[in-house]
Amino acid sequence: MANRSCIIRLSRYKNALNRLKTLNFVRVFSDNLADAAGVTAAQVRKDFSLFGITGNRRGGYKVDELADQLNKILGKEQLQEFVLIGVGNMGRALLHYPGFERSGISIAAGFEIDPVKYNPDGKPPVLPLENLAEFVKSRNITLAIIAVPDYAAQQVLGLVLAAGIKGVLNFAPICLKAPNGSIVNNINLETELENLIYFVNAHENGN
Amino acid sequence: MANRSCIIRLSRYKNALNRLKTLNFVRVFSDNLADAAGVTAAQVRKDFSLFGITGNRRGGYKVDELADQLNKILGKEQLQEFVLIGVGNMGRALLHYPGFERSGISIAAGFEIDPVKYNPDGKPPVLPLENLAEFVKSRNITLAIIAVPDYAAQQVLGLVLAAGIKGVLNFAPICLKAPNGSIVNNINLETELENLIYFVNAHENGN
DNA sequence: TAGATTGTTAATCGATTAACAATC
DNA sequence: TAGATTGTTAATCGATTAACAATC
Repeated sequence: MANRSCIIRLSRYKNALNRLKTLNFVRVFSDNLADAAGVTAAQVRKDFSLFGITGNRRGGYKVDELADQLNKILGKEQLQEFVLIGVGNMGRALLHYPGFERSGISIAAGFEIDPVKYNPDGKPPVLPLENLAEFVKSRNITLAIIAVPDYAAQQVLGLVLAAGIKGVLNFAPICLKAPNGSIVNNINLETELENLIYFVNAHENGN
Repeated sequence: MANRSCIIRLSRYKNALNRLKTLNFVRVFSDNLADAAGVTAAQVRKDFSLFGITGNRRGGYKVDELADQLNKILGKEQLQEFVLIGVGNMGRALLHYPGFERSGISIAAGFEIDPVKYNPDGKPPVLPLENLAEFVKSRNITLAIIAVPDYAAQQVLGLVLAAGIKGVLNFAPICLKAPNGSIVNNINLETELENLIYFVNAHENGN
């Protein structure tokens, strides 16, 4: 039903609403949210109608109610626990990323093959990869972030899914495909930069 | 003409071709590339035709030639130099990300407001933010990565564009809009995770 | 009531896919 | 030549936008 772009817009509306909340706004119009998210007002109302979110024909939407409904859709009602596989350069940054805590996301632990990186008393702890399945099951965790080198990514994905993980965000520079029953999203830094380079060049050449 | 999705597919084709090259493949069919990139063969041929890339009606495409043409489109022919603004948690990881060097991308320097983080002799060096404009001009750099806290991002974008930067990849958790004449792409970790959470839940509920 | 905004339907737009003549 | 694959056109599909009746 809803596609990736739609859900990304929902996140943007939610972020805009949080700012309005701190400013004590009570009501908001589709037009305002459209401006904040860089889309059209029709798009905003269409997105809401997809999820059965309704407002008031004259008075727009109540900020509090709308925020609650979007938060529910995006899973912000409960703490979302992730495990992180690969505590290298990028993994370490994610393990200590301060933005997660503020937004109801928690990395329960990092996992590594390299014993030098073990740190069972860290916050979050870094544990041996072989403990992953047990940890994930005992804590009922279904989400993972993969940040291992490219050559290890495919194999790690197998381990992670075998451990019972349902959703993966992959930072390894290789496009992982999601087998049946799982969701895998890829963030490829090199690809993002190539994209930027292309459009800067295209722009310079007057397209 | 070409949109973001199209260019991202081009990056994938290019990555697949690099692997084929190491395996000494000489020719490749649209069908093979389609499998590698997870799209249809018609999509591959359509993408190529957008850029005037042609093959052989019977023998597919020559791996070397095709790789050269894609590399040219994606700016892989020369070293692409970036500056990085914000050497915090995420910035530090990007500053030392080993994947960049391998792919013709170089971070020329990091810039910071916090003097504690200055490190003029580092590789790459970390310099005072006030030196940004001078550095960028003397080195003719047009690309930047922003990795500062949310409250600083908008102001930093202003500085960066004033310094002559044309393309920005933004990691700050706030959606920056590109003023005329510039390109700004956003990577929002929280949004990516919310997206994953939504689709995992939707999947579990049988959609 | 008059005016403004929603919710939804229909129209538009653009991207993907199918199909097939051209041709190596 | 016969067979296979491209390059491109036309058909399909889906997402965005415009428009407007419903209604607060």
